Amino acid sequence: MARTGGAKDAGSAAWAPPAGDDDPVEAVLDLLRARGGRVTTSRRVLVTALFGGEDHRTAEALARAVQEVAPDVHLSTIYRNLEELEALGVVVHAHLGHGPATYHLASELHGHLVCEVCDATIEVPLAVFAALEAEARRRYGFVIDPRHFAVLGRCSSCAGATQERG
Amino acid sequence: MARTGGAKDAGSAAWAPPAGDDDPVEAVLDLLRARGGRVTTSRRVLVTALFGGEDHRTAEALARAVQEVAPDVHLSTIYRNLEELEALGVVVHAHLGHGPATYHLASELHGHLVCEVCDATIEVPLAVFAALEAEARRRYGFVIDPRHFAVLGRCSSCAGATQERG
DNA sequence: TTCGATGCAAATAGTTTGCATTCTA
DNA sequence: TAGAATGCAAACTATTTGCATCGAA
Repeated sequence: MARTGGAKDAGSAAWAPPAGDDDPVEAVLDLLRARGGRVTTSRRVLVTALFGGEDHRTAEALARAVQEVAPDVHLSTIYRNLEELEALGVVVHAHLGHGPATYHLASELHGHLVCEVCDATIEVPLAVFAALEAEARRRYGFVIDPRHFAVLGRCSSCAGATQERG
Repeated sequence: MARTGGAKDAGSAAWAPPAGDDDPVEAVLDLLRARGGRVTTSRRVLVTALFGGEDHRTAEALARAVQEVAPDVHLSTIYRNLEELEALGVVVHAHLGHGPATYHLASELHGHLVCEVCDATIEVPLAVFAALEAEARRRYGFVIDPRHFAVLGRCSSCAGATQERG
């Protein structure tokens, strides 16, 4: 569990899919059952979608994906299930600037740089934040969690364009 | 693609109150006039409130402050004026985690560390972000703007409490 | 057969917008 | 007196919640 700069886990431990050829979807569903939860169609389809598509999807995008298979699943059910999966440590959500939160598997640890101009999102290893982490800890005893909120700014092309204008 | 709102004027240069004994409120109102804008009661009172009270106030808090002097000023007017003042570079807003945005004078440059547990907000000099800035620029050519979004995490006391639990 | 999960509608929070009216310059 | 700014209501986005019903264990 070596963590960048010795940071501790915030929240519940991040869950990682089992190694080997076990189906990660079933593994998550087992986790749900072990908690006294029930495995419903919407949950099975949502978890499948999470492992299947791209990460950084909003609740709405996930709902659309789920509804291709199970059209009656309501958006509020998606929210409730994402909340449950987050409590289990299977998914995390991140805020990439304004707009809706995005969800991705907790096993994919990274921070985010988001361009304020063109909305480009760069996934960055947590190591990028190591120095900030050390500095915040040294000065304030503050332990940063660089995963939850993106760091905004300007991507290389937009920063260049701005610079020219002075 | 997922364009949330429009990319407005990403911000003129930060405006700083004139040195010397000029009234900074009048200086801002002059700025407004110079733009072809008009100086109304709500604007005068809002700008006065911005220079008078504490920083990091939400639109709602500012509305309450304004309404103590001018009770009829509507919240939507506050939003519209804050937007105008932001375009002029007089104020900036920051998102300190979930919840409403907070506004403060652009002349007060700093970043924010916000505790996810107890909501404590630490104003930090931008120097704290220097290493992250260098790293983001070196690796990705990305120029961070550490003022707009807070960096979340755990303050010293809440981090300590977590650590004990393991 | 129980109680957890769902669908739906409605509530919520924060912010924005349309429009007729008011008031500054 | 032109047109910028306002008050108000309503729309809007993202998310949460109450409640009757449904269905997994």
